[in-house]
Amino acid sequence: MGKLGMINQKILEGQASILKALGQPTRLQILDLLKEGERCVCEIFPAIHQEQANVSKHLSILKQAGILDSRKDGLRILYRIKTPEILNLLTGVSKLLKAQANEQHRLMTRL
Amino acid sequence: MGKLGMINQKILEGQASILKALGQPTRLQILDLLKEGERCVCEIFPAIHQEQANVSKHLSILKQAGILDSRKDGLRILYRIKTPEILNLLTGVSKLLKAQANEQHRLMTRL
DNA sequence: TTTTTAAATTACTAATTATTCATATAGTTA
DNA sequence: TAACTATATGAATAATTAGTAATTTAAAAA
Repeated sequence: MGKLGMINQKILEGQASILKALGQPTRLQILDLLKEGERCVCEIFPAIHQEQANVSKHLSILKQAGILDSRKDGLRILYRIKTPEILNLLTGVSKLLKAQANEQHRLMTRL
Repeated sequence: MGKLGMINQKILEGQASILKALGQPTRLQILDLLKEGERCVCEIFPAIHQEQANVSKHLSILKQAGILDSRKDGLRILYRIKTPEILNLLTGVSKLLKAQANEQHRLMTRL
């Protein structure tokens, strides 16, 4: 593979890793919570009814993908969404989903 | 779980399935090709150096997720990106990736 | 009808993933 | 110091995934 192909592949992998990190229901749930503002693990895991360990791991995946940031506050670690562009992405997906639902409805009602 | 929680979960799963379908390098490569216009499997698999069977499967995943559409043309089946909003999503991810790269560079050069 | 071509499907393997439970780390308070 | 609290990590498991090779389906051309 040529140098340009290599670079292109790296970009594809970078894009994929962001999308992959976002493409998991539990993580989307976490992001939904973090839309409201920063939260510690101790607040997140009861809110979404998941084990603490599981939430910790999902948070580290989101952080690794550059989607979240964290800061220490005493015993707790507060997580927040890194940039507003992340939220734009998610609203984009929401719109797409709505459009799909509308189309399905249109087909079923033979309009 | 209450009725509203159920509905919310369905939405999360729907969003996740779109993002998950997009979050795979080979599928992003396919979408990159389809940006140019509709293509048959026979054109796609040599262009991205993948087996025919593998490409067929990725196409069916993308179609299932509502990202692609297809039409029959003789022996061939032509695939295309269903809506322009899909491409907006991908450019959104690209921008995010660039922003991340810039930030990394900024940190490394201690600016 | 037989042969050829394009695409999908099946069976299989290796790798990755989400989840849970138990434990380790590190900061806080008594 | 000892006890407590919040988070992260490791080991184990079940489920899902991408990819390959071989086969099947379906349309077209000979």
